[in-house]
Amino acid sequence: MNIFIDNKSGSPIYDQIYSQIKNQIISGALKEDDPLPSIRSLARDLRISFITTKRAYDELEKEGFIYTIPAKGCYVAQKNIELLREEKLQKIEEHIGEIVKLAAACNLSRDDVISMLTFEMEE
Amino acid sequence: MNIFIDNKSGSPIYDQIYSQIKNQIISGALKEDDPLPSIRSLARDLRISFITTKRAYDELEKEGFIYTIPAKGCYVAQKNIELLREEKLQKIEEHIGEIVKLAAACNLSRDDVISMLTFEMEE
DNA sequence: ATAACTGTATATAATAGATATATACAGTTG
DNA sequence: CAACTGTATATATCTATTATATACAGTTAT
Repeated sequence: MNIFIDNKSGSPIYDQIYSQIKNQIISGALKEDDPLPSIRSLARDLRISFITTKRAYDELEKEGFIYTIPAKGCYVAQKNIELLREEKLQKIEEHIGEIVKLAAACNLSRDDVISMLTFEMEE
Repeated sequence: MNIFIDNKSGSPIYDQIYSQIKNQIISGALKEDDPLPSIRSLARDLRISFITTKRAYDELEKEGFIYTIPAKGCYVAQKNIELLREEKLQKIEEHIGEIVKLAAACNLSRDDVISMLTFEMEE
């Protein structure tokens, strides 16, 4: 498990940990039920407080990427791909909702929006 | 010029002023070159600092809704409707850009997105 | 010209939210 | 029981947002 903290990066430590582990899960470098380093050992490695690693793990758990067994450890959860897909579909729907509102205020028809969409998708 | 400040509203005072004036311009209640109340008299009416009313006016000016003549006053600007339309079109394009990225990551085709869009627009 | 108004610029106070932490706790394992 | 696991609560620090006061400079009407 390689995690690099970049202090110049602007984004908070917990977020860097969160993203890097998430990416390793998505890319397949970490597989279902693989154990993650304990929040304390990872914190020791990175020389930060374990509360910060816990926060990263909390985020990962809230989003369904890992599961926790108290007093034992944290593990990669199943069906991440489905979960990610659902997440993205929901975001698409939110964007569409916004577009519908804006299009109405602009007097744009469905076809107008579709042609904008088609134009964007051809690149 | 009627402006109401709602302290329970959560949104900051300068933003409430900004939105209400913007809405009055959009609705046509305020017309091109109409004078706005001076930042100081409005502040007096609302019993707040004139710095706060200035901030609201600054926002309105930055977005092109009003123009200012120093030492004279602030006035409703022209071509707001075109400007608003451009703004909204740009926002639509941004949303479309996001959708394109998300759709690619989900393996959604152009037609899939269109049918989602069509579904949403029929309500 | 001067009093009363306009907007401007700079500096500052107050608050809230985000970030990172320490410490004390409770369960698991060998 | 020693050494590990994650949990819960409280706290410190910092930053961005919000609102402000004060001093300044131009315009207008008397």
